[in-house]
Amino acid sequence: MFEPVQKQSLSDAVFEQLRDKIVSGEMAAGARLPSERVLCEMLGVNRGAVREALKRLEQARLISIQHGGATRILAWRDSAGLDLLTSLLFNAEGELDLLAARSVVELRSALAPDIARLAALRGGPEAADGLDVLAEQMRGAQGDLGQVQTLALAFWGQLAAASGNVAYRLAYNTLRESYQKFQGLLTQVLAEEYRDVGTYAGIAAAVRAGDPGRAAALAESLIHSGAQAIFQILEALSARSGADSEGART
Amino acid sequence: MFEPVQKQSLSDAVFEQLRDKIVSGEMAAGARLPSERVLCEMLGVNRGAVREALKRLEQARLISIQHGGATRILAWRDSAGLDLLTSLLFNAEGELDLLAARSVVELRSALAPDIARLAALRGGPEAADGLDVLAEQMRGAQGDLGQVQTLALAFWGQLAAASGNVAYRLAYNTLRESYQKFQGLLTQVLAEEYRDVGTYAGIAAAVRAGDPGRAAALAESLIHSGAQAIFQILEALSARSGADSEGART
DNA sequence: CCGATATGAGTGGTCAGACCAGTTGATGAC
DNA sequence: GTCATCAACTGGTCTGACCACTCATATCGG
Repeated sequence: MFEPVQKQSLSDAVFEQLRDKIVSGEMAAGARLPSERVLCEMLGVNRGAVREALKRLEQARLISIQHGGATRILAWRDSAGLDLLTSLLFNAEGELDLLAARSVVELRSALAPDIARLAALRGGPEAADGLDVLAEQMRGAQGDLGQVQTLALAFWGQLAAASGNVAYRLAYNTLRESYQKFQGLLTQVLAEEYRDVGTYAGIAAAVRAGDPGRAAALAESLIHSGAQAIFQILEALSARSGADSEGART
Repeated sequence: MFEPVQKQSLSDAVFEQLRDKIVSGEMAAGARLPSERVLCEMLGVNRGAVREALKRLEQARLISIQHGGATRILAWRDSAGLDLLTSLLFNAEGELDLLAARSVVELRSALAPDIARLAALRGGPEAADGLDVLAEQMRGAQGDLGQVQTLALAFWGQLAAASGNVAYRLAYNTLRESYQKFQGLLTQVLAEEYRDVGTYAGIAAAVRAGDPGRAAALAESLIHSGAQAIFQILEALSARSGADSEGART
């Protein structure tokens, strides 16, 4: 019922505040940030906290720092990496960014078939064993949708690991985090996808059989239905928010 | 001729050193890092520098920091995001990680068709205008392979922007950085792909026509040949290094 | 008058040492 | 044996100083 609100450090707070101001466009690309000492005073924290935050913003490629020179805001759409995606889903006010959410779903749709394909190509029987276990557990947890959802994420995680492709594993980690951020909104929507235990078992079988084509096709069909359901919801929300205000832009 | 070796700050050096030790497996997942004060002494730097580096490692999800408790190394394959990919291409000794390189190429192959598809779906004539200009410039720079390569990257960047999908844009930024890290090795290999200006122009035309299927098909064929060429080279290198030593593992 | 050069204010980078806040495990009382 | 207590250790915050670098300005020599 009660969520364990995890306290954050000062530098975390500074980081998030500046990050939100940058991704929202409140601070435009090319503009120069106040100096560290000024920033300290404005935020009421010591310089170390500000520096930690700035270093992290630089790592995320949201700003560029130059010794002795200015610290400037970058055009993050052209410089930031995929790790930023999670931060784009909800703005500072906690509202869902529909375009970002759609992007997450589309990225998943693009990756899932190839992850399954490569897993079937390179996974081998050991990978299939693990997948079989998970598929079986999903069959058992049929009633508990939350439990099934957790197992489904684990299934995709193992599939990505079996693909022998680090990029897919890392991208999947980012996607998983994004999905978990709006997990509550999705549990019902994706019920059908999660209930389709047969297809999960089928993918596991295709991996065991070393049949890349079949694994990819099954993964695509599995993802497709859920993606369509989410697209519909997002479009409905988009139409509504479009009437309310000018809507989110990303 | 001479490369502008950019100097790095102390915290950057600390960050990279620890990052390399973690991704190489030298420091195993679950192990606890020395305390900040001990780390300062071992590295011969100030505690602030160490803290900046640790905060960045935490953001990259390579370590987990707990106030008052231990700082532990995470299993980055299951936690880190795609931004780490660039760091995996070359190890601390500067050797290319073949599996990581293959992963980059595969990720590009998986994304490119869908990026083109969505660009055709949502880009509109403005996007087509920009793409046409780039395709035309590529035709003009036919002789200068390096120039063509730069233009090709710009083409994909605009295509990703036109796709209306932030995730693709961000993933493309990461991919671009990775490609640029071993650009020298690729220029010759991808010569064929870069010379195929006709297909680039074809994608631009498909975007103008709003023909997602054709855009995707052209993008796939364009990427396919280059990907195959790289795969062959990587396999050759892999066979050789496999004979030399035990080879890289990722 | 122009261009090269020196200079100083402002910026980020590094440092030292202190204290606050949370965790952990050993110690002791019950 | 169980539980509360506490001391040592960890990360978090703060201060103020100095170093290294950049840049706009002022100055000098031509």
